[in-house]
Amino acid sequence: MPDRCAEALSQVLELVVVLGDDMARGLARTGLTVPRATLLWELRVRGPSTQRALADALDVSARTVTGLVDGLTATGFVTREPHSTDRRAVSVTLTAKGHATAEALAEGRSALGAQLFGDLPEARLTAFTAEVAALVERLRAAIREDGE
Amino acid sequence: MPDRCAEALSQVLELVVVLGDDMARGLARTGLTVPRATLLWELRVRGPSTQRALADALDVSARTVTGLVDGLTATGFVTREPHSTDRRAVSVTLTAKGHATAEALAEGRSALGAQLFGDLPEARLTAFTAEVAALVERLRAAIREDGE
DNA sequence: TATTGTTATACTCTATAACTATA
DNA sequence: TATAGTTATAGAGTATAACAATA
Repeated sequence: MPDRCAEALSQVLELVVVLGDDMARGLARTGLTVPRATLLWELRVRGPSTQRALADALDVSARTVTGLVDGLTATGFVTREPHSTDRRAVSVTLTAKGHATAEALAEGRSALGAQLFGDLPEARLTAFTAEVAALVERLRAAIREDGE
Repeated sequence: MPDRCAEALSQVLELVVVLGDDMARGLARTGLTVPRATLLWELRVRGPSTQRALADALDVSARTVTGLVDGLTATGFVTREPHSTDRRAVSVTLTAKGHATAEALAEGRSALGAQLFGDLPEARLTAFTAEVAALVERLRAAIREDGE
């Protein structure tokens, strides 16, 4: 048999590469990197957050968050505000610029979704989404199994 | 309408993240990083290559290749051999260890493909692969259009 | 003159370990 | 004692610019 599985995986990996490059290039124009944009995205969803919470959300170390927040502060996307009840903690907060940028990211993502999937028949789109979701699940299962 | 396009894109991005993490973790066990493994993969396909050729293949700067080859040399995966005709150039060459590792990468990828897609009916797999390929094409078109 | 690769320099992401201030 | 975050330090990937050797 010609290895159709390998072919499928190759296609998926290609998608990963192209999509990753596209995101990085788009973000660069707004003065952001992928990790910084991820942090911004998280703030948009969660509202002002401690660095500890962000570290957990992004699955990186506390040190890494310090660096990301340093960068985002220097470029005017967020500020460090005192935490209301815990004087050890800071409350990372979006500035007006940060807010606007986060919203623009969300809109850009919407637009990309429309561009990629907008002309697909509903049924095919639903099937495709389910297939990808199943793939993610299988991958997670493989990872769990492997992590023991 | 509930935004099915956004949903689909979210799923795809989730796949990108999970797959990326899985690769990175698997590679770490062999003492490789993603960029170094990519270089190894390229050498496996192309055979001994100049750094210039590798820079073009990986779409990175000459400086970056110098660093990657430095790392791979220090860890015993490749050697720098004199180029047969151009005395300016070097011929980056897989060591025995590098060869074995590159083959193992290929096998690992095969295994992952089988694990992810092995139990899918042929027809569904074919359809899915085509869908992903179309997605890559649409994305490339969007990038081209955008790059002008 | 053009090209190959290295050195010099710099920025980002990442982490562990030691430390400060607070719970 | 435990937790939040910073400093110190280090490694990896990335890049541009200046430079050496060779085409």
